[in-house]
Amino acid sequence: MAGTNADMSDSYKQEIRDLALFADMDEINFRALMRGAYVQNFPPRIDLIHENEPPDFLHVVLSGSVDLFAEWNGRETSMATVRPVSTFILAASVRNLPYLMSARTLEKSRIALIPSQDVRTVFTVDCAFAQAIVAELAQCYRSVVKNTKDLKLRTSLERLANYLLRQQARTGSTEFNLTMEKRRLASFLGMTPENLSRAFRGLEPYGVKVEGNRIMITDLEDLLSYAKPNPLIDDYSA
Amino acid sequence: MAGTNADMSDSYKQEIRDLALFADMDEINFRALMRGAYVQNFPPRIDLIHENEPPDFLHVVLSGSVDLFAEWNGRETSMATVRPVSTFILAASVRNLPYLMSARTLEKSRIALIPSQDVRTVFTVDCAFAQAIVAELAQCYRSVVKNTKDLKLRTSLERLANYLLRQQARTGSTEFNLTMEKRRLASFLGMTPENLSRAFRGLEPYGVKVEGNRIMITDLEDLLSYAKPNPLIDDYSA
DNA sequence: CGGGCCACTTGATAAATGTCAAGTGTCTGT
DNA sequence: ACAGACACTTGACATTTATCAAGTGGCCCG
Repeated sequence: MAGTNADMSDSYKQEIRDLALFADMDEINFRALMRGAYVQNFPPRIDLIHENEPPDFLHVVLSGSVDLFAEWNGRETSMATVRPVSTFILAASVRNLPYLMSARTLEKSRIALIPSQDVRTVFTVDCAFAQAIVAELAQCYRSVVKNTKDLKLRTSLERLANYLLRQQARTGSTEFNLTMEKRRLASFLGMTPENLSRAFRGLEPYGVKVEGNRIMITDLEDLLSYAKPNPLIDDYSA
Repeated sequence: MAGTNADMSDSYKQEIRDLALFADMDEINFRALMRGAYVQNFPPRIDLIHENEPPDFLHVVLSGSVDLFAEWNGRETSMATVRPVSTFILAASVRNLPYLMSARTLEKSRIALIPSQDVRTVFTVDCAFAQAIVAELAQCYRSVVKNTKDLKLRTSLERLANYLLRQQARTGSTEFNLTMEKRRLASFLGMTPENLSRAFRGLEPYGVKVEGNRIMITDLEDLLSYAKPNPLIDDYSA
């Protein structure tokens, strides 16, 4: 395990406290949670947790980014990217069941670790915390359902087109940089890197220009009419 | 809307009360929930809800079975089957966000409908109920994650093989009947009916015999070594 | 009994996706 | 500056999966 242990500074605590998950809970209970928690700095590409391990800690990404991925039979797929400030593996923590996914840092990252046991203890006594967990889990559940719909209802070209449109909506610009390596994007979208390359070229006729990491949507209307984005799949805020 | 409205009988109430979701909540609050609830009988193949509708009711399947499915761009895919006694669309209900999936009865079914507004109201005052919702949502979330891993990490033949093994484990027998039409199974597994037919024949060399709806696993070891089931994908209880 | 519906199957073919191998370019660290 | 590593691309090819069309068989209903 790499990284340097550090006492939880007040500024970190405040960052965590500001998360919807912790914002409404009782101060006493929040302090109890923080008592056993600590912050670590990790270099890029460090494994944080591995699937099938018991959920010792609830993780909070304070800075950097984390890849959630899964393996089976020698194959590996990227499931999601966690960006600041948010938590991951909440479901495993509250149910005290083994992780279903592994996690590794993508870049230099600061992660807070909160003992799962404390999370479970506090959540049985703090109603506001339990309610916040409900909201968070419902949100997570809906995100995965959307992802499943994306995978089952669309071809890889359509998935890429809609992914680009989501990025366009997020940045508010028709020109942006990819936020992850293409190989990871390919894995996230459920295809091979070779196919992603071809898919990018396959979108050229619909007004997508690619220069390295930079994406330029030159004909938004055209791309929209091909991709047919749908809030029930592509709107990650609802 | 088909089906006959019916007052909630005490035996139905007890069935619902026995669900883990409602078992620990305060009796007063449970009664408040039941006050606005009612039970309806539905014939087969009736649409209960449609994606994008506001979540008016939390549904509880008391008998029969319900198909959850999703549509996009003229395509449709089966997402899950809900069997008694359990609830569906809990996440939409508690977040008060539109359904991500549609639901239709597969057979004659008895469904209890609990106003979502009451669920949200009660869950803010009943800590035990909030905790039960957490447990339920965490479970649902993990199921969908497993399903995503199944889809992204396995070929259709492997998905079918593992599906059969899960049925084998559930029934405790190497001989069983499929619990749904093959066309729905195909959709659930993310393939076409034609391909499912071919996949069944593709599993013959691994000791799978098919006669109509009846499946016979004649060489469990062989099938296991091909399918390589994994608790982190196939064990729906954990 | 017979007709028609429908799920399922099968074969031929097409499209989508993955694999393998080679090549380009960038970046990094010596 | 240079070597090596590595992400990405490209082309040829294999595999997987979907589509289309036709056929089988069961089942319901007149």
